[in-house]
Amino acid sequence: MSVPHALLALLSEGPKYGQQLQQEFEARTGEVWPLNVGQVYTTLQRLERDELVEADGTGEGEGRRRRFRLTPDGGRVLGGWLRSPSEPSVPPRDELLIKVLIASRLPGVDVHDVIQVHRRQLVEMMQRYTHLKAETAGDEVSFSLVLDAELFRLEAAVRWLDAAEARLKRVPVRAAVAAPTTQTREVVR
Amino acid sequence: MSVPHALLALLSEGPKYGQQLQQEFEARTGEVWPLNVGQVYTTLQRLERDELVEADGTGEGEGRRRRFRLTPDGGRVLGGWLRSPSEPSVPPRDELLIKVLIASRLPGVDVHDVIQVHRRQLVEMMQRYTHLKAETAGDEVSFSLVLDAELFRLEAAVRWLDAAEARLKRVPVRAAVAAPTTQTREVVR
DNA sequence: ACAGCCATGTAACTTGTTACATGATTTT
DNA sequence: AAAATCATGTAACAAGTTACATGGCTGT
Repeated sequence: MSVPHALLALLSEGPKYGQQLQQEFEARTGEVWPLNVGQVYTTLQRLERDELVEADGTGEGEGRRRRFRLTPDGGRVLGGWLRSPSEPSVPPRDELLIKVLIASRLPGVDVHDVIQVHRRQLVEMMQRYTHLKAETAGDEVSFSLVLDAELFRLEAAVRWLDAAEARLKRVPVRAAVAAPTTQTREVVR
Repeated sequence: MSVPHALLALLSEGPKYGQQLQQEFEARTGEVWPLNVGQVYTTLQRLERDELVEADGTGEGEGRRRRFRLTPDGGRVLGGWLRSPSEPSVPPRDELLIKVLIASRLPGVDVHDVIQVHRRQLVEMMQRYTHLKAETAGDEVSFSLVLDAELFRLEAAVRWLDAAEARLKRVPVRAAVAAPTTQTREVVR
């Protein structure tokens, strides 16, 4: 749900064309996330359908270019996005986590191998980002922020893998048995 | 892409029915991620289409129940998933990161407000998880691992928000100008 | 005029997800 | 036998994403 909201945010500065939106999106996210132009148009269509944006009466000589602007509804949705921390009562699905959890109970699979392979790759990526960070220090704020976020994220993942390894070593997981519980556990109330 | 692979993993232990897959998925992920049964069936359909699983010749008296088993291709894909650290040359889109980056250049929006709102919520969730962890210590390994992962993730996010706040305070971001660069920056080579 | 490029748009497909319909079984 | 429940399956939609088609403009 990031792209639609980001487009709304960009449009809050004034009406813009699709192309422009694409360029600004990439510029402001440190050129790190390529955004296919096609996706901008499909997203705009969906936003238009939901009446969060609308095309302004295109001047005649404009060719087929359509300039979009935020509707009042769009403004409200944008405001909500910026203010709302989007409370997920269920934590997001984390692929690495699921992989380890499932692998840990799989007969014939050594979780520690799985953990080590992933750990190695995470550390390698951390090194790359660290180098990049040293090289481009202060170059562009957005880019630095992206690097920081990525580094923090990777570090957390590595630390988790270590914790997981320790815990799985201590408590060898028994073979899987379909749990008798029917009710899904509520993590957050 | 977690659910399809997880189902392959569960099927690697032997043929199973949809219902069974759903229960085991939830059981092994600490009952934290509810998995709509319907999604199991749609996912199975897609896996069947890709010939990663197949229904075994259902015994007559079985009603309409279909039991699925892994195909050789499915086994290969599963192996790859467990072994492959899935190298993404572009970091995953992070909603919070995008939100802050975009907001930081938006006229009329105070990034610090945005940051604080989100920071507060993250800290609050950390507290909840910490309590939960104390309560259910050692209760079930999967669940503890999920809690750990969540705590590490939240902590990383909070630390990033603080870093971002500091950096944005130091370097007030200039108004957005469409970047002259055409080429998207390659973060990882 | 024509080649090439730029901007727009559309078609197609992926995973995730929910709501609902239908068939089968079990309980009262 | 009727009601409740369980298991399976389908329909429909969201967001993300890419590849391609087409319309319009520009420089030679």
